[in-house]
Amino acid sequence: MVRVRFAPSPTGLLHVGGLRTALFNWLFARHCGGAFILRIEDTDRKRYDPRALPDLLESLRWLGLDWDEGPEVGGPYGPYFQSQRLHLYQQYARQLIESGAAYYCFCGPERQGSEEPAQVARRGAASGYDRRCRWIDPRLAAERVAAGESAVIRLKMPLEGTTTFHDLIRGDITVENSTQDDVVLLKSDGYPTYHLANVVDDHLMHITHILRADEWIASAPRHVQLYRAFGWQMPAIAHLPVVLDPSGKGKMSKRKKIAPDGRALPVHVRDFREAGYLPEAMFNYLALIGWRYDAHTELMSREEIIERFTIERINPTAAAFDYQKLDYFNGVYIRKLSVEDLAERLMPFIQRAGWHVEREMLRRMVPLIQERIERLDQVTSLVDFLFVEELPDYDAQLLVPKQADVPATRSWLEHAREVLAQVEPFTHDAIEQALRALAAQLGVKTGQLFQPVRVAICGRLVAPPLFGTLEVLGRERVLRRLDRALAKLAEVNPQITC
RNA sequence: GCCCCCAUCGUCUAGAGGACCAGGACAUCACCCUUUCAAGGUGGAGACAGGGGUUCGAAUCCCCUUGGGGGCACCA
Repeated sequence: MVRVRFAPSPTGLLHVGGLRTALFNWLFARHCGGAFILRIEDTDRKRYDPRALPDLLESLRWLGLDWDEGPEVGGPYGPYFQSQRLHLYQQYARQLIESGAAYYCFCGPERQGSEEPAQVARRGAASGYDRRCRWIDPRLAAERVAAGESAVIRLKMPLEGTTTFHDLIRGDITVENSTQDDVVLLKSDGYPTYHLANVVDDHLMHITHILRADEWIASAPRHVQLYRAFGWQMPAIAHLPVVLDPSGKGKMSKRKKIAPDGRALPVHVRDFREAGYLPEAMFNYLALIGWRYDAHTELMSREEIIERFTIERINPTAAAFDYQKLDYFNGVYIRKLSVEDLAERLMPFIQRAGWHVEREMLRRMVPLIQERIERLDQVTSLVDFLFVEELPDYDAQLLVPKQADVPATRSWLEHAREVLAQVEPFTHDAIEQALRALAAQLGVKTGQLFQPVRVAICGRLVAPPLFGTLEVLGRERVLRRLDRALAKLAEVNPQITC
């Protein structure tokens, strides 16, 4: 049975890169009918962020990634928090000491941390540590530890030869052992490093496949050596391509980016939700970063993606995160929603804008905007005029169509007011019929007539479709706004035209 | 600096030696539809990083160069 895990560190809010890793693991598990395990790698006490765990669980649930074992659901191989498994790591680290695969190191952090990266670079070593404690007699080292001296445990990497592992996506990867250093497995505070903890837990939790981010390739040889030292079989492993910044330059950073239109681009999962991205759109788009079903199919349901997802079709190239394409996907999914459903999802955004809206009003408004928004948060700027009693001030010249003048416009608006005061019922179809008839009667093109009405109603040139808008707004407010437009026109110098 | 990974339109990609004067999607441009804006429809422009091999034949295999990315913590 396939068993995979997503093992984030609770050091901050979950971002898209992490979510994509989680998604691929989840997809693989669901495709194979295997288990998806969530494990919390909280072994860094300094970087621990209490907001992280709730945010993580909420983010995964938002996308619909359920876990079979892990926090809140338990499982046969728990606990699923590494901070609750310290005794295990300590026990296994000691085992490595005894077998001679690891050693105590007494060099304090100041000794290894003192070297500047530039110095390390010049020296050409893998790290600042020179292995001095590797050669201490083990019995002597054990005595020092027993005497209470502070120490870490380091892995003895082979000094010669090569280490090779098979990556499911990239094939065999080989490194010279001489380029590797002796990593710390157990810190002096008794906590394990990632290297030890992930190997011990993956083994104890019977993980069969490791799907993790690209940036782990460099430390994979250590993990190979660790499995070897323990005499355990290593799970199959695949390194997923990293998610790059939209520019394609560098990893997707956790710092917010600014779009050309000035809005902050989301990076954390919760920000995507707040910006009005649908989880189903996100799911679909994220699946396509580094994975593809075939040459033509991009829009797929969750079920289709699960059915089609295979590791063979993951490609190794890093991919830039394309917000424009995500927006397109989101627009597609918004248009697929039922009116009821979209209204429901829009409600929080309306409320956030501080507007009071009846559910019924919202429902009637939805068809006006459904194919005009790509993100839920755009609703507010599209239909703001529906939620205010009085329109903010606007330029009276907008009322006057090109190739028309103020007197003509006034006359059209007066006629339109008359028609709209009488049309019965005040509904889309009746309004359309009446206004079209009026245009014909006046001998003007429909566009010529509709523009002043639209501006009078919405305060701007670009707006949702007119007849529906009039209906939703209601006769009373429509007539009031027409009166105001006529008043504005009366103040305009008739000589000036657009 | 050292090690590793990667390399097809601006972006995401299809392509596992001949079916490719390279296909799709987003973005972009034009036109159509049309009450504005959208949505939708049609069409256009747009790529195999460079150089060597291998082969009858290379986007596809090998090597080098270049470019990009990742790593080099008692962080994950």
